[in-house]
Amino acid sequence: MAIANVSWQHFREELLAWYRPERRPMPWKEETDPYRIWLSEIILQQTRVEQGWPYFERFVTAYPTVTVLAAAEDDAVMKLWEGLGYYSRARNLLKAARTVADEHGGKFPATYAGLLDLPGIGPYTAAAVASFAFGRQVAVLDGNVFRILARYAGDATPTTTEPGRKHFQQLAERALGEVPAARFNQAIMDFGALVCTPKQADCARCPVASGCQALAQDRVYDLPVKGKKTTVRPRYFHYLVVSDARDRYLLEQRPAGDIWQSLYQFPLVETDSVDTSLEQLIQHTDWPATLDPTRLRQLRRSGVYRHQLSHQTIGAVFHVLASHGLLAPAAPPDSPMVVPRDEFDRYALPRIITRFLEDTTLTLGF
DNA sequence: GAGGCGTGGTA
DNA sequence: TTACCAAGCCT
Repeated sequence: MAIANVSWQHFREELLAWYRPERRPMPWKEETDPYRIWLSEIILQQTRVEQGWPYFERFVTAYPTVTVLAAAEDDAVMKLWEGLGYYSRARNLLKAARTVADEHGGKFPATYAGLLDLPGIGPYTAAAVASFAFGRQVAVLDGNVFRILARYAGDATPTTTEPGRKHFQQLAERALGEVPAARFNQAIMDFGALVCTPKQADCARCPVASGCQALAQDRVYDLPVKGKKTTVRPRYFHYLVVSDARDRYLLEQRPAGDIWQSLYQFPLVETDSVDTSLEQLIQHTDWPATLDPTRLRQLRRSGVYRHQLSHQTIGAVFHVLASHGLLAPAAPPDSPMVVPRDEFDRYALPRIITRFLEDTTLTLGF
């Protein structure tokens, strides 16, 4: 539990004195347009600033307003999101934009509760947009804030449970007090990224070190306390890179209920081994019904591409096959589409496939 | 409430 | 190589 003698007034005053907005300049800082703030916050969910920044620039260029975004094609938005991960964010981004355009007259809700109702907006994002865009007096609670508050207060309450989350939300509101929430929220997240970092925290230059319980008790790296980590499941993907004489390839869209939902891929046979032979793949239930093995010639079998997700490890092998005669288009989504190589850039692909394509661009095509 | 959901950087 | 983790949300 929180220690009674923790001074939140000292904390907030020193934090704001430390903070200078130019310390980490970002295109969405000092911004008041709710659309841009919302867009940046969705992009930055579980994502480093450096990784999300170019995506933010691309999105505001392609879709300068929420109304323009609402009118976009699903596949175009997914393509722009390609490589950023957590693709449900892109799907919810479009859903929320359409809700704002269709049901709110193109204006974002100006309250925490109203924002929370939009798909893809949870407690953190609702607090961020409410404070940054609308000046609401609410404290954000993200990974930085958990870590900073737990350390400053010497608080070992687990952050991963619902009671723990509510406990730290209360601490955050107490820390915020009556100072301007937008500035406080920006400051505490910059502070977590630059000073009170997970590893190698810069306690020597910390403006609130004198009041930090974790530092006093030498428990900086014991806090915050988190729950048990998720187990990683191994999976083996065998992609069928089938092309015909016109350099057209089979592509299919991934279904709901699995990773990379609504992204595209080569026809996939999933097995329990990385060593599965082409003969075994042909016998597998995943083998595409419309693909006649007798009309295929094996050109190449790639090495193993390994891809680490937060909860799965993918080992992928690309089986490069040539079709005698032209591939026949059939009706998606039941059967794969036939797509010319130079039209791949219309479709969002998982990173493991773009990596393969980067390796083989010059050797494919014949 | 626990687990699913990406990708890249770092130690 | 492995493990952690980064401006979380949804089911």
